Amino acid sequence: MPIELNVNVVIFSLCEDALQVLLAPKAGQIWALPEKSVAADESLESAALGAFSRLAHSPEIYLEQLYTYGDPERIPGQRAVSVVYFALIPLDARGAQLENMQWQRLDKLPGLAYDHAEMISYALRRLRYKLEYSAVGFELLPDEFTLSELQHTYEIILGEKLDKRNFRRRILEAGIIEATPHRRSGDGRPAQLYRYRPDAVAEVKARRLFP
Amino acid sequence: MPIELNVNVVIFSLCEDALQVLLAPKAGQIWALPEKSVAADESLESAALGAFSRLAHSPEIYLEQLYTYGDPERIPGQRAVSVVYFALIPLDARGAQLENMQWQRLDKLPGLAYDHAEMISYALRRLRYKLEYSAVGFELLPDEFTLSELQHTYEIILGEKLDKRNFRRRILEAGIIEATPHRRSGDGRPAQLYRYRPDAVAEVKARRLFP
DNA sequence: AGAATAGTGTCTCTCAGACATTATTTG
DNA sequence: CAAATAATGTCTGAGAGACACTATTCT
Repeated sequence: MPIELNVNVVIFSLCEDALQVLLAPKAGQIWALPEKSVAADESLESAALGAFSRLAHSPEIYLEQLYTYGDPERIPGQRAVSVVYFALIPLDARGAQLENMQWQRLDKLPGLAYDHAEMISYALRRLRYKLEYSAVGFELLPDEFTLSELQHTYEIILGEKLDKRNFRRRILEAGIIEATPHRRSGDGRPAQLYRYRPDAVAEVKARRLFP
Repeated sequence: MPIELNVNVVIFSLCEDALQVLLAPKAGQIWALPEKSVAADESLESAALGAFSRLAHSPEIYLEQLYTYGDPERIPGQRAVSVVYFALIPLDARGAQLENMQWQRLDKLPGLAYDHAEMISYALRRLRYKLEYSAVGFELLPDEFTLSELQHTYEIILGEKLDKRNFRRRILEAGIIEATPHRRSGDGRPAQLYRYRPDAVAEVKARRLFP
């Protein structure tokens, strides 16, 4: 029994007021994460990109290796090792998905194949964790966004309300975004649009347990 | 050309005043990380344990999956995917190593095969990082240790001097160690021995980038 | 007595977190 | 002018970081 090597990708996107994951139908009511077998001449990362888009690398896509699952019992009847990636794509960059994959809300997930539920919950933990010390949140937003939208993104991912004035003060002091010349009109007073400064320091020093 | 799957392990230990890594001789002056091919009925983790000790799982050993390297070009002439683990073992738990592996100081590494230097430097980054928000430092010390030894461990790994009073205050307030009834006599005044409290909260909340 | 290491307390300054009102636009 | 959303500043308390001397043991 040879060992089969493939990749899975947990792709997050933000729609309205919930996080969503891209899933492919499997059998019955069971869904699965996008998956691809790794070809002999292909890197793991490009296999991961190929798993959810034949359009391959949009350079926009945030992709990061998450974990490799390789328990002999994880899939009945075969020995498969899966390198799992997680990806973030902004709502406006969602193209036409191939096959019959669908976006599903994280809070209303259907039944999932094998250990895919575990993969998703680990990816979510990692996303939340990264949000606390890096600027990964911008990967889910369009190029220009208002401060309210940004705060909303954080609130959805973290699952808690944040204080508006503290949020604005800290993110502006951090210097990782800058105002654009544009404003967005909507229901009330128009909002200043900001963009991410890619040259900004992307990580903040974690608080040490010991000095 | 089939894809070969194996594991490598970056094993750290602390000797005297330097971090060391366990290496196996390869060819000429070239050394390599302990490696093992993954058997069809074996988990990745037990393969990793098997890579550096046929005595397999001492339950003591801290083992964590690090990253999976799978670039098609990383090893000339074959396609090998390596799942890399990193391990920490205390000085007093070093048994007799099999084969002709040797402990080498991190600051005086010999030439390394393939991408193994990259694996080690990534493992070190992760170790330093984890040290800042978790209690992983104890994995390199014997069961009982003095506060000076603990501080020394931190200083070696982080590569910087720490303030004695701040260190003691914070680690004691954190409640993750407790005094034992023993003291250690040495050159000057005997020191109180402490032990790690496994029931303690092992992680400290990271400082958020945003509130 | 001297050498060596263990052990201890205070102050300052920064920053996280709580909190309510005014400003601008549209219909 | 009413409804909707944007924008803004202050105070307090906790904790990080800097800093120097006393205590105990051994030879």
